[in-house]
Amino acid sequence: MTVTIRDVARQAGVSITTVSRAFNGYQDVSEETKKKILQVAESLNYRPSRVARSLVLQQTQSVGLMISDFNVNPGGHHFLFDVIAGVHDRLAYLGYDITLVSTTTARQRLISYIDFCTERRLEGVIVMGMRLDDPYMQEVAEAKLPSVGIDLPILSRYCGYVMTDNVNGARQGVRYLISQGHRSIGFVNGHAQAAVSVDRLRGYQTAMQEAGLEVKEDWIIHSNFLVDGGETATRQLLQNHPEMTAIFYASDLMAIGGMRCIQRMGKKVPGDIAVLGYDNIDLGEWVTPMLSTVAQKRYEMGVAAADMLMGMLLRQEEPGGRLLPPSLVIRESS
Amino acid sequence: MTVTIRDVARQAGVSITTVSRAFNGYQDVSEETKKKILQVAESLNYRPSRVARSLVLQQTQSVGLMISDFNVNPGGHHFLFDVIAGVHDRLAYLGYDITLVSTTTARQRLISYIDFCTERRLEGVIVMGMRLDDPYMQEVAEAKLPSVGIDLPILSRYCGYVMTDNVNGARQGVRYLISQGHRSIGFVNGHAQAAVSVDRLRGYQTAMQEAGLEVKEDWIIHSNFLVDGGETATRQLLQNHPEMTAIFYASDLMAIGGMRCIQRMGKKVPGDIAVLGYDNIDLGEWVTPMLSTVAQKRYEMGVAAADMLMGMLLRQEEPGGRLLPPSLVIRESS
DNA sequence: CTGTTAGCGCCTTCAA
DNA sequence: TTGAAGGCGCTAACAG
Repeated sequence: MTVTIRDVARQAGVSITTVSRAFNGYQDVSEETKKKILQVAESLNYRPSRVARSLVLQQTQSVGLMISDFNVNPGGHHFLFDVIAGVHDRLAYLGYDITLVSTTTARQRLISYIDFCTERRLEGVIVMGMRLDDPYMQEVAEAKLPSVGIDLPILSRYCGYVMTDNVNGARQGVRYLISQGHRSIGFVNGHAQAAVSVDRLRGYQTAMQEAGLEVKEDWIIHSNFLVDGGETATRQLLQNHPEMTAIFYASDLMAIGGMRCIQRMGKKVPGDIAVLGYDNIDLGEWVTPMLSTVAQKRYEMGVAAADMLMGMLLRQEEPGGRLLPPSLVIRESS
Repeated sequence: MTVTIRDVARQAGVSITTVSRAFNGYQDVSEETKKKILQVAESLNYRPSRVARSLVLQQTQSVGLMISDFNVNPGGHHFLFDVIAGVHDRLAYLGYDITLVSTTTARQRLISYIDFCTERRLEGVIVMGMRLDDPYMQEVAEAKLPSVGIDLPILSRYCGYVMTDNVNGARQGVRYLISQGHRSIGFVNGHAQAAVSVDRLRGYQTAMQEAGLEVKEDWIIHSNFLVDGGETATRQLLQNHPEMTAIFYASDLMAIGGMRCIQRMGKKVPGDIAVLGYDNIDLGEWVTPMLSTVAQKRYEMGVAAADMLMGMLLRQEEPGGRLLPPSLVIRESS
């Protein structure tokens, strides 16, 4: 059926070894035989089997890309897709393959994600979209398998992470609002089970304190990262605190929901309430008014995660926590 | 290093063969030895190697997921992510692995996508995000490797496809606009290199003709599926044809750009110009006014593609063209 | 420069 | 019910 190295050897009148050498760029093959071999291989349409190669080399040159619960995170799609693109491009460039792994699969098969990776001899794994309270967290943290988490601040012997510097992102954002004269600034955070939420809250608190402003618990609401959550939270915030002049949201989707709510209440953005989001999704540029936001380098996060993992794999580097700088994108809403 | 079947056999005091049988659910192993083997395997933390298994069984149980040009298609991310989720869930359920393949990788490595798949012994491939004028199209169509395209209407011995019935989607959409009393209906289509554009155009034309309305070339503009493209196209349309009372867009992003443009021109949606989009992206629900649109079943497309491929692989079914019905989602913009 | 030999980890006849 | 032997396609010493 499939043509093997043996077929090529036979056709070219050489041994299997020689064919192998010719294909792996060894120098100790005469130009002539090499040329002949390549030509025969071409005519036979021979492609070396990565499977056999992986077996004998004891390395698959492939890593897992674990996306926790594919469908659970509608608002995060944009975010993850760009990260995936970064991971993929970098890994592909280095000749590594990517196998999709998901917790849903593992769960329904009653197999741990580690077993999944081990069976496939994946050399490492990049984990994204996982919540801090996910039962798999523990497993990721304790596994011997090299791994890098995206927005998952766990650090261990074999596990590093990449995330945006969310403390500073939030801090810069709130600081900007303060610089615009705002004093009563609400904060709609994401759910507490997301690592990023913890950091963004601290950033908000820090900026407020640095400006000598009181941090009122009432001004902070936990929501769900999505449009409807932003809307609900905003209504609550504005009804209870009419003195509020600005709201900072932990996601653009919530900010968009917030703007909608504010406008429905007959108020103006940014005239009555200034709005600042987080994420810099494409659509922020196309809502009215255009959304100001804290931008994350999504693609770069993927690249950084891939780089860290490869560093561990190829050069035995220690895993670490890599923080990427956020940046402020000021448009019309604040 | 890694524990193999041999280690288990030795520890359990049986032959490799018996361990193999125990693990693959054969009946001809006594309950007692089987239990012992499983127990030893557990204590040794043994996981059978899929690599070795693939080699001897001559099948990898894994397929490629080819995403043409990861970064090129910002507006399509939402769309693809859901499709991927569908593909993944279905395939994982059937015990098949997914390896990411991209044309960019192949291009930079000067290797055809077919070679990429062959080297990895992928059993089939699902292709998405590809344009009709992509040089790889030919290759996909002619390859012997079983494949299924998403929104890629090529049919051959080994290649089927899944897409939404775009002719009817557009037809239904335009028909709805007509039922609302509109007669001068513009159409902002996507670029002509997308398969879906051809169909949506036909749907538009059909609906107009069925209603006895003239199809004017001037009312049709090709754009880029994105927000800015929709904005530009709309300005052009409205300036040249002030009699227009409704515009149909081949994507929600373009529709959102269009609404923005209309509103900037001091007109009202849907009062002055009714707007209808295509895709049903999440955000359509959160723009003002809320966007009416033609919805595609994204996740289901992924599932259907996976099913078709598995049918070809497992049951030698013929590939075909599967059209999924679209549905009209009427909100506020029309 | 080239071939021989011995596996990589697993499955599958064929015997016992 | 079990084991021995051969082989999947490829690489890597070790000799020539």
